[in-house]
Amino acid sequence: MPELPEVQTVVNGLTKKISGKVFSDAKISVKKMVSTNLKKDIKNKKVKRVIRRAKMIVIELTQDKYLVVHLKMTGQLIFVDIKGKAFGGGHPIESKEIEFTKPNKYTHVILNFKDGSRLLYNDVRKFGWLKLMSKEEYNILSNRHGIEPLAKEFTLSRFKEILKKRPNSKIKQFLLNQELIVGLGNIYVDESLFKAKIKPFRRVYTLKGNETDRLYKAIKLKLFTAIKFGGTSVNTFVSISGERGKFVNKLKVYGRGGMKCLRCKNELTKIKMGGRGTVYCTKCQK
DNA sequence: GTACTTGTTGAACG
DNA sequence: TCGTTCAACAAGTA
Repeated sequence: MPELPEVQTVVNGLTKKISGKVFSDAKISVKKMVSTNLKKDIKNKKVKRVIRRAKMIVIELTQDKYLVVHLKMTGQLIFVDIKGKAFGGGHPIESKEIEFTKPNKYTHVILNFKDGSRLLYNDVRKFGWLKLMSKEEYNILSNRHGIEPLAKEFTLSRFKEILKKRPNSKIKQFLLNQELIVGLGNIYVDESLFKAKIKPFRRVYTLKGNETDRLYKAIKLKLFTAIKFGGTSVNTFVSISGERGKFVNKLKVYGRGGMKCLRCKNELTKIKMGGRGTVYCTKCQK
């Protein structure tokens, strides 16, 4: 369930590892997860840099090509160096998980570099994808997505403008809509709304100025802090208790339905909103 | 067998 | 046509 901070963590790790490397070939065992041109076109392309756009990993290649990877719920992109040491999600994988330096039953794509190192794409549920696209295709994809909440253009007044576009939306669904603001998923929406003391089903137009202000600050704070802690790896990667992103210890409401509110001791309520599990405090979120 | 998990998309509605 | 909600889908776990 990688959201913005998790994807950023992967990107931060990857960029150090693979910038300047040249792809040699690709081994694809699950064809539907990759674009048909990938196997042929990845050869001899060099990695210029790795960036994040929304929840996608974007590997910029020479000749104006873009390798775009979406991890969806359970995808992992693991870099394995020439010595066989693996790095995933920005965290070195400890020796007890040495088997993940080798392809396993969840490894569906292997991208080899000319120097013998490689990238493994693992995905338990096969929801993710890897697409090799042109600059035009990438721009179209990027333009379908909204503003980056950590970019300096995302100011409070900009946030208010975007809120005005969907006055009747429930605030949770507004925040999950990637066409408006990108990167927030179920975890960080629930956490931000708790921090801002706003109930998830409040309509956007009912938010007071000070609430909007609190929410704006909460979103930025939660995302920044989560990146600092290496994301929230609720590690669904088989049953191995891997290197968990340390933000998991900072969660205030996500996954805590029925437990006590850490702010007011009230029992946290869990409901469904738009098919998503949603946890909030009926007492201190207004 | 069934409920549950999330990001995304497309259908259906008013 | 638009905003909004809902269902479906991917595939596996508990």
